[in-house]
Amino acid sequence: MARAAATRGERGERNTRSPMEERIIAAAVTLFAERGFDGTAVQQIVDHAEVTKGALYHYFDSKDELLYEIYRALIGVQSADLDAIVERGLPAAETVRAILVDVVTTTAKRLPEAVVFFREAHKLHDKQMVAYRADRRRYHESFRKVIADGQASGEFAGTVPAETVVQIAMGVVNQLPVWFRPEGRKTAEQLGNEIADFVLAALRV
Amino acid sequence: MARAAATRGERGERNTRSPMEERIIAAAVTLFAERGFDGTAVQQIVDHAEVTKGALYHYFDSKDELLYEIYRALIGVQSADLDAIVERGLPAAETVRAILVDVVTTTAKRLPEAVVFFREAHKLHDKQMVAYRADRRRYHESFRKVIADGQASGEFAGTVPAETVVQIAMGVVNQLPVWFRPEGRKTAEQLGNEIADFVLAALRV
DNA sequence: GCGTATATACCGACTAGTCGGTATGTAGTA
DNA sequence: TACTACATACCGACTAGTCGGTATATACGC
Repeated sequence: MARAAATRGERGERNTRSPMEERIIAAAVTLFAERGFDGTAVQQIVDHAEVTKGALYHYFDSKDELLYEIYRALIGVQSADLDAIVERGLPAAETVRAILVDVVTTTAKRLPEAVVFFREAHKLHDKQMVAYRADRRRYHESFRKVIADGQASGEFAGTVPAETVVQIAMGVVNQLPVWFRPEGRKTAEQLGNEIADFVLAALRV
Repeated sequence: MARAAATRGERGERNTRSPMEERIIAAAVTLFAERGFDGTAVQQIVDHAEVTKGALYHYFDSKDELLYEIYRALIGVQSADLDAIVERGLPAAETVRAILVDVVTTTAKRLPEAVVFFREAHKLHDKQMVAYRADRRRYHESFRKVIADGQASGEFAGTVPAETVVQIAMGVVNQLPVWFRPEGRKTAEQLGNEIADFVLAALRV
């Protein structure tokens, strides 16, 4: 009856994973990124992870749950980072730069997760989808507030609405996994800084 | 043997569609956008289009071909528009604005196609994938050249590499179908102009 | 105008295989 | 004995694509 997973379902989410869970998730991420969620058979996941189907269904209730777990790991890190950055209370420009560099580097560090996520998010079901949207919204809103505050204090120009600035910035980041290559000429940090330069130039008074 | 499709395959692509083909493609776009390519059964497509499976396979060789046709329709329009805009030989800033407004409005006008496309492009096979990449590359390169020329002539600042500017701009556009709502407060044209304002502000000398 | 030949457009039952998930078994531990 | 942590065999639903066939249109000799 997939006790571990059932328990997780009943009392919310755990935050540690057993080595077995880790292997299964890792295989799922790789394959989902390569062939898509629907394009990957559960049997392929267990083969790749060198475990059996019984083991997978012992730890997870369904294939869908794997998708949700992948997403949770990514958004968890990024949300925590964002909160930490905002709490520092730096000037708006420095905060924006820190946010962008962070989100670019964390995304680059977990490219397959990001690929899967931005491609398959719409396949989450009901409760999971609600949780997903809430997290995204929270992230988006925190970021927007940083920019709106900067505009209000006169540190930033108010030419483009803060909402649009965030949509643009997040759009770039969400698209990153499509074209960013870790072996390319630019490091994630350089790229994050270039994106920050760009955004800050547009906000320049 | 799917004569129409076979012929298309042999001598390149046709550019007109019979009403029957139109209905099938329309159904496919709707369903792929809603449930994904792999998540949509061919039977669902024919049910939705109110045709039979025989008819579908009479006009198309495979489910994959539907995906390719969807993509062709979108890129065809956008590439043609881009070429027309560049040919006008306007100042760089105006050209950039025209490009961005055009790509935003054409994307908005074909949201489901765009959704399908940016989500499922990686499922194209070999030859189709090559054609896809070539088209994208051509578009990307034309756009980059406009910006690079503007930077060379001093009309634009050279702070951020033209390549990055294009990646950012296209990233925004590719992400559009995820969050743009036609019934929302902003029209596609307004949004296109806001994005242009943003990009041009970042390029301001 | 009429018969025949041939091509096109479509129909829908069918097949071979794949899918996510489950039921049952067993080895190890407490 | 009871429980966890798996392993294995299997199930029924569903899949993309095929195939034998039909209905209609067009072409052409007479």
